[in-house]
Amino acid sequence: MAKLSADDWIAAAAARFGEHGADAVRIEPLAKSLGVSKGSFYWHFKDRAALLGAVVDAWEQRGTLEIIEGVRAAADDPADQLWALFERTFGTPTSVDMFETAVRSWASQDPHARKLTKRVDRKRLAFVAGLLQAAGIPKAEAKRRAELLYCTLIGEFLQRSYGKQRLDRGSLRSLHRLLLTM
Amino acid sequence: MAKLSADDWIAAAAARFGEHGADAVRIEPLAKSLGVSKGSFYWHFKDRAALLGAVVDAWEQRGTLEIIEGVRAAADDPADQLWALFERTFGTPTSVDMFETAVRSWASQDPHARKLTKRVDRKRLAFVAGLLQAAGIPKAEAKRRAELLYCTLIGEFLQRSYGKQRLDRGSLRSLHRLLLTM
DNA sequence: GGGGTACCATACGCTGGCGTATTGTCCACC
DNA sequence: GGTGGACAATACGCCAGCGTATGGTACCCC
Repeated sequence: MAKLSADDWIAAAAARFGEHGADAVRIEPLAKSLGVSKGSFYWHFKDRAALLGAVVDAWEQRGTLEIIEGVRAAADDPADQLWALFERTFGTPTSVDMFETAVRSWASQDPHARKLTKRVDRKRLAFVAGLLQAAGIPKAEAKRRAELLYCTLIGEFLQRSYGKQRLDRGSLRSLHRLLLTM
Repeated sequence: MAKLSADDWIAAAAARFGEHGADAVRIEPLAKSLGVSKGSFYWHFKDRAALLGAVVDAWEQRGTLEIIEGVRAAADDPADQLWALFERTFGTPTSVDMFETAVRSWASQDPHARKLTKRVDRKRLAFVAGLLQAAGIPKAEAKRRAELLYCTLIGEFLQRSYGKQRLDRGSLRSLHRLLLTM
């Protein structure tokens, strides 16, 4: 085994974080699963809180820009972009959903995660609202619908974490149609 | 202090459960907050798992019928009933929302909570779908919209747990209108 | 090849919480 | 007024996990 970087620890912690939540991120078990002792951990991080902080920080990075850029690249027509967004969000692998809900549960306890999550939410909401506006929905209404859509997405994530079937294509089509209704 | 019943323990545990999640339900702190020692606890319950089980069981009871009956009593017109439902769900006090999301996080870890939550979801979904159907939406589409609405609600709950403002009247009106669109 | 730097192992003390075992106190009823 | 049952206090052993301290290895650089 090569030597570990802080990022290795973050990755391993993020995996456990997504699967079983923040409380399940324990240093000694993590060390065991990485094949090292916790002596290693305390070289890279000050304490457990620092690790959790790093985990959510890393999430902010990849959770904001990637999707937005992807959607912009996928289509020109706003309605098609909205559909592309659906595919990239409602269609995420389970691990991503789980992480999204784990952060939010954690955000209800931890101030740092809370601020960060709110920032992420704001960015995403602004993007979706802009998209709906480009599709012809008046600004105020676009904001409302964006918020509703985002709630729906988050709710879907949470429900999938305990085994609900993902929304089928028919439901997504309905949603798509309703959101673009004049 | 009068003697405690199992229900007193369940109530206290449920409070902590809603506020800080299942992992925060610890016997000894709970005992301290009840002004009693854990000797009392182990008289009423076999172990910690039994307490958690009882907490979610109690939730199933009150979480299904109450609202449904309330809505049926509040209005006759299906569209008005839908609105009444909004007021009773999107308008719940924070403690209720938090509990709803706490159960669902817990459901992703615990088989018992999972089964139970799915059962609750099914009942509620059936009710909402019926409501939409009564409002003139075709059966299949009513089912889809019910699922979407339920996702939205759950998502709103989760987001409120970390401080989002509740959906304002305008958003709810939009939602109401969209769901009843032909 | 000696010393610094980066990374890791080991050992330790400590806390919080679990579950059990034992004993104690009411109170109800005969 | 003694006995049994409902409820609780206390004390115990145990384990997981935290954070610290200290020492060890490997490699790099002069």
